[in-house]
Amino acid sequence: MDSPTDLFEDSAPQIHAFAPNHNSTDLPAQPSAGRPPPAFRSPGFPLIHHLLQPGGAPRRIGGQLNTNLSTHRHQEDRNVEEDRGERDGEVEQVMDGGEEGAMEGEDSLLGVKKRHNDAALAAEWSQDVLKVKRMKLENRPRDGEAEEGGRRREGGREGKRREREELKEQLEEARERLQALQEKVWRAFGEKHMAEEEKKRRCRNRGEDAGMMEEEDITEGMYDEEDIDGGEMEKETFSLLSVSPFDNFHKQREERQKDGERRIERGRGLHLEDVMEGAGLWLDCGGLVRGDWHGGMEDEGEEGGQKFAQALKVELGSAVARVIDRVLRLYTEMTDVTPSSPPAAISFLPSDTGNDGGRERGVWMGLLTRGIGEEKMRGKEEKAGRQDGGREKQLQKRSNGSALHPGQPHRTDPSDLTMPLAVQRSPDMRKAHPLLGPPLSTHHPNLSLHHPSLSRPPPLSHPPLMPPASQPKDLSSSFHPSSSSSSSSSSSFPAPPPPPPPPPPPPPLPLPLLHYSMQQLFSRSLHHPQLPHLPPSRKDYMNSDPFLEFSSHPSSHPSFPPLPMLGHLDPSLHRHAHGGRERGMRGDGGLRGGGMDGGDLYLTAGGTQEGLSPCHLKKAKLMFFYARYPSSNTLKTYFPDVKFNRCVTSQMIKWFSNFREFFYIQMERFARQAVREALTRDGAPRLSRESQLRVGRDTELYRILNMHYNKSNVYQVPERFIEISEVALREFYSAIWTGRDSDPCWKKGIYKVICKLDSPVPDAFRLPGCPVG
DNA sequence: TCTACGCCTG
DNA sequence: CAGGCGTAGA
Repeated sequence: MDSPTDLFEDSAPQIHAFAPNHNSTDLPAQPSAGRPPPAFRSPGFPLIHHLLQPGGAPRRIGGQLNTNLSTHRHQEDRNVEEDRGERDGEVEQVMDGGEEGAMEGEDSLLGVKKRHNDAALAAEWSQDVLKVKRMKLENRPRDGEAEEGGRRREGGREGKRREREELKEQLEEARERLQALQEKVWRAFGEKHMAEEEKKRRCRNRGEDAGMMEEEDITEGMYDEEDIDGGEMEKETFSLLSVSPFDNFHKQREERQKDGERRIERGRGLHLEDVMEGAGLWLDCGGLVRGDWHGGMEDEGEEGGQKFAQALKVELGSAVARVIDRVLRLYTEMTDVTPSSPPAAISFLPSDTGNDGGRERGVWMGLLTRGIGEEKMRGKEEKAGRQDGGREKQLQKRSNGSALHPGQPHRTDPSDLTMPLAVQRSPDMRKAHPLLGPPLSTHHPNLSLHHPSLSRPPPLSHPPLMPPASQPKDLSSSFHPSSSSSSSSSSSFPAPPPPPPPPPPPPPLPLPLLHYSMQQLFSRSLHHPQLPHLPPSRKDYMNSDPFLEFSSHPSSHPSFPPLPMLGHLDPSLHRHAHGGRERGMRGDGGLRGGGMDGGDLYLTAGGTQEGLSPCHLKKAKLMFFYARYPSSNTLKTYFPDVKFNRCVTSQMIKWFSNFREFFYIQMERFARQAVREALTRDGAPRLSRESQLRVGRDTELYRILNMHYNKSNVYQVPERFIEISEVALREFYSAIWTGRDSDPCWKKGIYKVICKLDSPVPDAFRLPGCPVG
């Protein structure tokens, strides 16, 4: 049982500001800042685009299979056997990946061809590297000689020499710019590539060369784009990065081979010098690449590779995050959703729970959900009505002759309550009060039945429910007159003079807007099957980096950024890079389900997709913020990756039942505590009581709820849910205060009220996967 | 009969 | 969180 201590000892919400300390100068786009970059020329864009390319880049081997598989997965009516067959294929691929020879024989033609290309390219690249190194050794002396010779022989070829020096200067300049750029690209691409190509690490002779070759190829493209091949290469680069990097890779490779040698000398030579012998970054990167792809086969750089992997994640994450953040900001500014955009994300601070801030968020939420929403709301209300009807009958039936007296409109005046409340309750009925009989209208959950002069004895005999340590402080912060749900509340509880806002507890997540977009992407990425060619170890990298995750999206996401989609996203869907948490979340997922796609690993022996993952549970809990009473159809809608059968449906229904149970238990507990305190406080009970009847983000009740339904604290609790919690709290309070809780069915009315307050679940939840991670 | 709910229990 | 149980509605 949840002892109060347990509940309150929860550690503070884990807040991980995601790579906040990077300034924009780190952005890959920076080198081109200042000039209006062509859309696809911005170095930053290709990077991001590349990373975000859904179908992308990542997979050459088995990519097509993944794509098809993923596409299938989105089909709800997908045949299970088909599913199994494809997954079996994946498994086989993974298994075979460990044995090069076997893999060669069993891979698809495409895969073989690609592998061959890889091998050939790898060899070629190795030759290139050697050549470049030789060039470097040779060129430096030659350059020096040339300069000296130039001074000595001032006539002769002076014009050519000057021209050559000019070119050289230009190249140097370009090289400097590109070096920074390449670092970014390499980081991003290398990391992604490392992840995507991890299968290659089993192909020991090829992995390193192929991987580095690809990266080099990218950088070469960028170099060419800048300085060498101009428009032609620009197109190629664009194609490479934006359409499907790896689809174009081999083609590009072939094309480039035509004038390869010259370009290698001019292009690669320059940057490879830096890459290979300049900054340690590249050495580390090489170590990382080798260490990763070769599974630590090579000693050198492995340790550095580990470190580099970490640094890489941070750097890559931050870089991508910043870029996307900026894009999102642009987008949100354009769409006039500013209240919710980054500022809103920042405004998640509890101090924002002040009137305007809270309302703004509420409005924003409303805006976001309204589109989807109103019809669903109607439907939901209809359903709620249905349920209510049933429950109402049940309620009436069971509460017949109970303390519920609907016939007596009862608006208890505090003064009226004073005396009756002082009367002792009937002994057998805990707090039944003869004069408090009629229940308050459920639409007026808040009674003004508390009077400072009230001296009613403690209504309850059960042990105190007060939270041990951090009992809700006297946060008489103003109660927000809320829209629909709590309007009645506000009327009954005149807002006390706004006191100094209490010290804001740690913000749920002062994260950039980016993160919830990332969440979406991540969640979508979770939907696609576990990449067959990726060994489990990959998850260690992927788990904490959604960008990496979605960078490997199959083509099921035809475009990125899915900006049009963002309008449907819950602004509160923000996620912070919480390393390892994903692992926990998907964790059992890692063993059973690999995350949200229950279809991945939640397979029975027969290969059918069954069962609910911890991530589904998490998602369900977040859904509870919106829908306390979701219908099974609703659940099916919002869990498209779950194959519903009776068992699964019942389980999920049961989940929500448990959620409600917890919710109501907490409401009752705090309501009783408030009642108790209202009775025991002589001084200014009204203020304290009212303050306890709110569920601000700075209250203990909120913290408990958040901890239960949003344990990782990566989701911004909707304002609406807070309002509903307040409604419930006040309902409980009034029921307890009025003694209605003596009736065995006294909660039914409260359930009815809460049941009607379900909101549409944001469309973000329609995506497979957990919006939080 | 099926489904869903709530309560209780472990 | 799940199982068992009783209840209620369709």
